[in-house]
Amino acid sequence: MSNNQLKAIVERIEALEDDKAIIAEGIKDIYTEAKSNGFDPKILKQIVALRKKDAAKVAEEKVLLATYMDALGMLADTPLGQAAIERVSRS
Amino acid sequence: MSNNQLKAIVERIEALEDDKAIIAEGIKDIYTEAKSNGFDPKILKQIVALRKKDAAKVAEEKVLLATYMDALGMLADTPLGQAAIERVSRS
Amino acid sequence: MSNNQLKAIVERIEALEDDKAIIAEGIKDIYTEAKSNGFDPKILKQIVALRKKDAAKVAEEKVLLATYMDALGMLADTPLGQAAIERVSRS
Amino acid sequence: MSNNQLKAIVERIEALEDDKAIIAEGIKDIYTEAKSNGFDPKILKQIVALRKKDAAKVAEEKVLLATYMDALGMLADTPLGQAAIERVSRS
DNA sequence: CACTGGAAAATGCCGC
DNA sequence: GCGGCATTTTCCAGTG
Repeated sequence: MSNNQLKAIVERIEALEDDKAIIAEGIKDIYTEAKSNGFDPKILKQIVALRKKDAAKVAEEKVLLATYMDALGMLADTPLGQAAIERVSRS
Repeated sequence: MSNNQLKAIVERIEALEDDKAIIAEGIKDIYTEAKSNGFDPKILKQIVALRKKDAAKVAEEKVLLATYMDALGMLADTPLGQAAIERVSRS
Repeated sequence: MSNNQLKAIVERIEALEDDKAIIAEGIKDIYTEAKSNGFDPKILKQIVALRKKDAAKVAEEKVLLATYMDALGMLADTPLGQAAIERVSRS
Repeated sequence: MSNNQLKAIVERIEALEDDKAIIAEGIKDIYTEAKSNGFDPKILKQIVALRKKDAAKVAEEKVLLATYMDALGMLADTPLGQAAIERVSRS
């Protein structure tokens, strides 16, 4: 009967979501531990995000950002401009 | 700074994030399977969300009650305060 | 690409964000002032949040009801379904 | 009496929050409009964020990120990365 | 001055 | 493929 089936579905989902939450907790713990060892969690997150991101897409976004910034006269040879380009790879 | 330490941190995070992604995939699969059995995924999601919300609500009910007790100290016996009291008794 | 167009877009966004920041400042000021008059900002915030939540709840009550009606189509007449019906009448 | 005072406070806050929400809406509209004119909203957001961000902080974060990446061997083989590092050390 | 909680922004998923 | 929505993630002010 559909009743038991529904119950089973909901419970399976909830079990997996619990697992997911536990893992997320674990990730958080690692960041906390890393922080207590002197690593900046924010930067660590940027590293992880960068490694995950597709390289081609990173390059493409860099070009686009550079184009926009150039249009605004922001790019030139300024450290700020360079930082902006780098920033794309982090986003 | 220890390069190896940094490497270990990043890799541990990435491993856990992989696990998390796999579980998320599993959840998605359940919804898909449920759909093929005639259960509307959208409604299922709402049911799951509702149950989670309710669980959280029960857990924090005592906190909420305490807050209201405090608030009533500010409110004196005003209509707003009365409404608050009623709300607590309903939740 | 039109440099002027881009410049205009960015400037319009920044102008609005300034406005938004000013308003946020004003809100903060009210909390500060209230605090100096003996109102606990934390509780005030909770009251405001609660009222907003309630407003949203009223607005979506019909949606929620519809969801439950749909869910009952999946559920047939099961205990879970019955509980759902009761929940709707309580909320 | 404190009742009216509380009511006034809450209502002033809510009024300002409404204003804030309206402005936020306006910002979103601009992004939408810009997108329909061929501007990538994501990049636009990066531009706006960059302009807002304190320049010194940008530089500082950039150095830290470069350091971490270097430790992971991620940076060495990218000319852009090299240029970025050199640029920072000059600035 | 680090921590927690809540607001804001960003991402990803779902439907058309 | 795009827009809207929900979830997740990020940020920031308040607190001890």
